[in-house]
Amino acid sequence: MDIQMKRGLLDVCVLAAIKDEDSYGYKIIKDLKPYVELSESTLYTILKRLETARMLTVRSAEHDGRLRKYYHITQAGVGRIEDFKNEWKEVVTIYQFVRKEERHE
Amino acid sequence: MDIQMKRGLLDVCVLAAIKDEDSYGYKIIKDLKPYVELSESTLYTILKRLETARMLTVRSAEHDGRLRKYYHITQAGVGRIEDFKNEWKEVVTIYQFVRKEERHE
DNA sequence: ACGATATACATCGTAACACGAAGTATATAG
DNA sequence: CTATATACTTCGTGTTACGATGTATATCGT
Repeated sequence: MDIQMKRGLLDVCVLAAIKDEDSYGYKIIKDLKPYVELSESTLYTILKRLETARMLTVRSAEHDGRLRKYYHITQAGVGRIEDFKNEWKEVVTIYQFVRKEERHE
Repeated sequence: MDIQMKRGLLDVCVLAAIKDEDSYGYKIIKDLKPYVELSESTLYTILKRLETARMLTVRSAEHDGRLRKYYHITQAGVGRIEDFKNEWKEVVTIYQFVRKEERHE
């Protein structure tokens, strides 16, 4: 997928990935893989950003001797998803505009 | 609309706006206004970029004593629109993923 | 026993991009 | 005669996705 296109989608994808159940970095990447690919550096940047924006909270836990940071969505995070869904209508309108501009003759 | 979301859409919108008929800066902004708002600085940056990428060609013409630069789409530009339409399927899949992650109970 | 692979997180620098601000210049409407 | 619309240009800035690189432990195959 085009890198520019991702910019409007990745934040919400990450939030959606942790919405129903707390998750951690590596798992988020794997869960999202069928839909969108993102590198570790990208994900951790996003997680940091969403934490700063208070859209998620973090809790560290040990698992098999390794550190894991579990991310939990906040109300603001849920709101961000809702905003995206509202914005989606505009995006569809743009898509239809792009389609419509074609001559079908 | 969210600025990040625009990143994946604006180039294609501009190309769609000139696809059926050559157009110029001010007109493009007005034509796109119902779908997406973009400032002059943004548009001219995009036009320059698309010209460099050979997705459109430019021709200057005088109109009422003022200079106008008319933009004409190239085959590469049309191809860019086609790529967008193919990519659209992936975008819809992502949208559905974001929706599906919600509890409906 | 040991190397390869998977898991897991972190940081740095870079390039692309949308935008506000500011500027130049002419035509038209009130 | 002034305000607004038309029309294009340049500069600086903040946001962002990514590759590269680094640290560290667990597990699997031979």
